[in-house]
Amino acid sequence: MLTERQQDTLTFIQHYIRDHGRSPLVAEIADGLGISSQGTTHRYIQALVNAGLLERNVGRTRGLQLINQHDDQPEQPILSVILPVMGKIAAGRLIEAIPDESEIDLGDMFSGSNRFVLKVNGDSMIDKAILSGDWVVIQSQQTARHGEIVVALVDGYDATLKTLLTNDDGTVTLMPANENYEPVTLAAERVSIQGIVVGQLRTYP
Amino acid sequence: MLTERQQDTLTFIQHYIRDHGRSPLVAEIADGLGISSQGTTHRYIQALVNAGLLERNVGRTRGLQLINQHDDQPEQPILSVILPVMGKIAAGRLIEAIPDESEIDLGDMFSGSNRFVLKVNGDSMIDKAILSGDWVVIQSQQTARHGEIVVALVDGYDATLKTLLTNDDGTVTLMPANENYEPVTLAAERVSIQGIVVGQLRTYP
DNA sequence: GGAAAGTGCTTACGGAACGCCAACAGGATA
DNA sequence: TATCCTGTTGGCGTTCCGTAAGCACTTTCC
Repeated sequence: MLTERQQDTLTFIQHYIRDHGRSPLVAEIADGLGISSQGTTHRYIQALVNAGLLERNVGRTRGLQLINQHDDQPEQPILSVILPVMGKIAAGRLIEAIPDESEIDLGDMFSGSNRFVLKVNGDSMIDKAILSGDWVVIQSQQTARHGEIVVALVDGYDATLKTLLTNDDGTVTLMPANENYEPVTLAAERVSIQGIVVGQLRTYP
Repeated sequence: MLTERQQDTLTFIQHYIRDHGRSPLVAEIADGLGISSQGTTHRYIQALVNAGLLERNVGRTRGLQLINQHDDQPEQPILSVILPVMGKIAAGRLIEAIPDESEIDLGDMFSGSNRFVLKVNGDSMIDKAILSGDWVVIQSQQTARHGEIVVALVDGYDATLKTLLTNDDGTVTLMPANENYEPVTLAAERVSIQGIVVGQLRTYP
């Protein structure tokens, strides 16, 4: 039976390997556990090795290896893409750690009921930093508030991605974010909201 | 298990072959890794050959050859956040279905080994549609190619997100994407690449 | 109260990882 | 043939990292 700190150690190692693809240094484990002694940390590692939960390539840097404990498990479909967060990057400073946020879960960020993804075609939202080829995550809903970026159908046709502005006189304005396009003001009845933008994704080749 | 520099070496060779269509000289690898010793470089190459990742035509110039070996890893598909894709949205049309793509997997898009996430602070990449508050996914690596967006340390300090331009005279230029900032040209040795941007995420409140 | 277990710290040692340099060998080239 | 280019090998040093041992403090339980 593992002690509390032994369990912490194992958990940390598992997360580290999952996030970084290689095993941590003893010093990194110590840091992750919030203790400053590599010696103590090493004792925990040794306990895990003795318990048959870890394997060690003696003498090698980053030589730890997880033992697959029970791979007969039905592999539950975890919906989470977890990426480690290193910190904030800014001009003029080193990368700054973000307190209380060591990883981000794309599932948390973008998943949800009634959501779907659209691929953006065209540059009408370029001033809002949405480029052609980007993906936008849409929360499917029929209403939207002033200032939200919406997918809108005009007269049941003409689907566009625009910023929605609601005017006092009952009309709405669909405002592109590109000076080469003109805003369009229409009676609210003619505009059918399909959903609002809740996220945006881009990959680089 | 590869050490960090062995991994760097392999990555450099892969990129070099992809870019130039032939394998690099030992001296070129050394240069790419930022070390001046061909002997040290050769040791890394030897390690990769021993690991079965490279093949060598002994005695021949540019005799390195990559071994294709991605059949030994069953590639655990644990990580998947799947969102349905409705289609393309464009000005002037209904939402257009995208053939052969009914859903997208955020795991496929953004996961990978040696990746992490940074929160962007500041508007220096605004013309590349990366805003303050966005998240960028960084592929951790020590080398980058001309035109890639990189996380770079200047003189071991001053971490920035910039477009990397490699000049013919051995210097590199860190180019911000904001006309209010000035590009900086430096000797390549002073610039330490931390990784390249492979993705970008944004959520809307 | 005292033993045992759990947790933490410091110090020390040896090897791994990494880097440099010099020297040599063999193919390529003039 | 002589020279240059490139790959290869070995030695040396520095720094980083894993391992181990000893000491101290707290909690738990008999």
